[in-house]
Amino acid sequence: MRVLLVEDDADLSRQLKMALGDAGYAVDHAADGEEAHYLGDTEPYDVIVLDLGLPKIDGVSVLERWRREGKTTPVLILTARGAWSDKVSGFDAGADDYLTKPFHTEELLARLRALLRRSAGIASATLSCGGLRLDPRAARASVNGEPLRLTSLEYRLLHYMMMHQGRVISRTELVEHLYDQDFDRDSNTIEVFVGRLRKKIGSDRIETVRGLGYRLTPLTGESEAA
Amino acid sequence: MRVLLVEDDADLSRQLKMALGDAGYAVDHAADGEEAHYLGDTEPYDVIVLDLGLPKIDGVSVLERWRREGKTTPVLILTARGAWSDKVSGFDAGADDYLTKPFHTEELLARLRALLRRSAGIASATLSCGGLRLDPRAARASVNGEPLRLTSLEYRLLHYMMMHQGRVISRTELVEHLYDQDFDRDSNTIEVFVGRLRKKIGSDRIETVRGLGYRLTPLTGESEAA
DNA sequence: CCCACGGCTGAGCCTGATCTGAACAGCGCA
DNA sequence: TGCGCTGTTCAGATCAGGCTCAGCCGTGGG
Repeated sequence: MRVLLVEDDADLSRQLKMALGDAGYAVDHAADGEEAHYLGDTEPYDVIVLDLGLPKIDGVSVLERWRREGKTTPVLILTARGAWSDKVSGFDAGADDYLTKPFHTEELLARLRALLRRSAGIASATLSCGGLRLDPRAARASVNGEPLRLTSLEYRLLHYMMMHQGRVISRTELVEHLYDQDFDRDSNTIEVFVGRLRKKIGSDRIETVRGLGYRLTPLTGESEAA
Repeated sequence: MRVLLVEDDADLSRQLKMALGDAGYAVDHAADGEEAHYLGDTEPYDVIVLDLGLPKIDGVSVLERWRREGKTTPVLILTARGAWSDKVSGFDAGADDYLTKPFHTEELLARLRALLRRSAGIASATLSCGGLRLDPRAARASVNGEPLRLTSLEYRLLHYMMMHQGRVISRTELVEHLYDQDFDRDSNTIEVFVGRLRKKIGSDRIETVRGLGYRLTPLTGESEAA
């Protein structure tokens, strides 16, 4: 999952970036409203953490512009405590959740998880697909009850695919969601990792759609190759 | 485990802080409602001990604010008066337990243990995981019946991990729950202690999840009696 | 049938994360 | 005050995961 962190305070930024990184997110950081707006327009984030007090362009304005432009990425707003009016205008502008500073990282992480879950339209806390199960909280996955031993990237890949099971996902999309900005686009890591993942979860789970990308097949339907 | 102690009486504060410290908690102290609210918002406590008669902001108000903000940390309320009305308003405000002054430290500790247990969704008084057992009352742990000789930090580390067995726990989270406010975040003590703990409980018990943290593996296959 | 294009794979390198042993400092207890 | 135990730091050693590369394979179009 890829997250845009918009926060001007250097200390807090560093701290949050680290925490989000620890939690397995690919994090991009914007320090002012202009940069935030630019990045939000350019890159496909799964969720955005937006501080309201920003240089150049105010956070609420940025959010309003995104929403006017039709962007639906879930946004969690941060603000200094006590600012009631901020809270109201933030929600009015289209925020999905709200967190008052100071807060502790765990709560932020919990709320982000909730947002991501909600935005994917999935209700339960654990994702499942065929015999596959994945519990984001424990960072753990299993096939038919058999626990999987996945590396960090394998896990993130599977996570993303499970959140979008049944849809064809292009290599580009995967790269964009699994890595942060600077990544060598013409590498074949994705292929390599899809391969490794197949080896672990069973090669029939991930279908390759030539020229388009991959699809995690929701059903265990055997009827494919005839 | 980390506890926030909110108490304005200097003597009692000192005494409780010492008792809690002895019991293996990392303790932060707030002397008035404002500080309490701030700390409670900022730091991830496992439990909060809240005196009702406070300067600046009343205890019940602080609690109400926390609950309104969605904080779910278990709170134990202290009050001087045995007054029923206090008790009721305390519970109405979202307290999880209640203790009337004067009380025996023992009772406080017992109630805190109960709160912690409940909040982690654990039923029995002793924690167990594979051949591992830990009894918070006696502050004692064992592997396969063999008693362990743990230092304070080792014990606290194990305790926290057993309360959250099966979940991946990041180094950051461990630091935040084992230490109080001021602690050098980029030290490798955690790694060192995980290492020492492994040496004592068997190295296969704590799994390291690269880039994410550690996990206490819940099952070795056999079921537990108790 | 042949070619070109994607996609797949195994091997191996490199980097950064993790582990470890040893030494040092603080503190309580005798 | 001296001893012993704890927690912390540091500097290598170690190791695993991620990335690249090069070559193979299957497919579809001519």
